[in-house]
Amino acid sequence: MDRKDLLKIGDFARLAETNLRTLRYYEELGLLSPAARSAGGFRYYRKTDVNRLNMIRHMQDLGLQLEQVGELMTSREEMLDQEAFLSRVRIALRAQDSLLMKRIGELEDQRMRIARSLTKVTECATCKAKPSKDNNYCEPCSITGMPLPLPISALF
Amino acid sequence: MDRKDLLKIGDFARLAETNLRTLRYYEELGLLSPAARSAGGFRYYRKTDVNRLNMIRHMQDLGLQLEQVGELMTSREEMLDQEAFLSRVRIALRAQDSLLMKRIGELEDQRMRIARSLTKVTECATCKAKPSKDNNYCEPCSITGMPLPLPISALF
DNA sequence: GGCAAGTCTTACGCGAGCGTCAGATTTCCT
DNA sequence: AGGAAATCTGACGCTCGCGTAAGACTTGCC
Repeated sequence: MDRKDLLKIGDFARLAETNLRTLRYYEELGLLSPAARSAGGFRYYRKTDVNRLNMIRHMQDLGLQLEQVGELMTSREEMLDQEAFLSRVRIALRAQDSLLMKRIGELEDQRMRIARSLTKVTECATCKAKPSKDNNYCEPCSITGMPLPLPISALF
Repeated sequence: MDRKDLLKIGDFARLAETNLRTLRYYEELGLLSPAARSAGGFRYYRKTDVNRLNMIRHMQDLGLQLEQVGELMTSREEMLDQEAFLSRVRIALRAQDSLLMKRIGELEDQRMRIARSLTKVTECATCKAKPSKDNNYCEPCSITGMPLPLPISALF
């Protein structure tokens, strides 16, 4: 608890390879508070607080949002039952994994649609029909019959 | 061009299954402008404009942003050379596909890290050591030696 | 005690695609 | 002509993790 061991925010930021805004923001969210404050209001951090910051980073690397990171960390500190805490961690991680799978699935769907569109571009390439301004380029394609503008009608 | 064929924004929105704000926003972006305005400023849409709106939706479904959708659509209307236009479409789609692959890769990385964390939770579950408030819960794990708080030290 | 460097709080900006008021105006129907 | 319903133009809000600037204050060194 010696003041010698404490770092001001700038030095701590350099040590932790981050910046002042991030540290103050994390304090605001209750993620990482300085060990002490000077009479003038300066923040003082412990060197070991770098570990806590790294925890935050690691959890961010799992795709968790800072709010969820905060929930886990505070539940760790408040919780009496360690089993219950670890259970929460598992639940949070599995939920996050589900979310990631869902998002990946959506992106894969988009890729499939792009692939289909790319093949259709080839078909469209030989089309000589021209779109018309009169109806906002919205007439059906004369070849595919699809209700989309020419010559891009078959694309999407 | 008969006024009979034109719809006010509310009716058009119902027909197109969207809402007023979206239509006005698309006009603002230059994506979809009404065919006419009344003297009082009311927007009047053609029924065929639904097709254009659907194009926008389809391109959104590829993960493209509205700005890029707008670029493609305006380039289609401005471009004299149809080949050049289709070439642009191909380029845009391939670029989008690359972007999607990149994002998917990032998400997969996150999933891998989650999987690793979940296995480590099991190891952590038997740990009886308790974290300490004194140093912001930041002491290294006594088992793994990693510089992270107990008992979550092995997780991330 | 004086000065530079560091730090403080407060608060707006950003991006994307709208949601959601508020207050004024227009249209349409009777 | 009168009134309800629809529409108009702003303009701010929302999310998320900070970036950045302004203006005041603190700290530490000579």
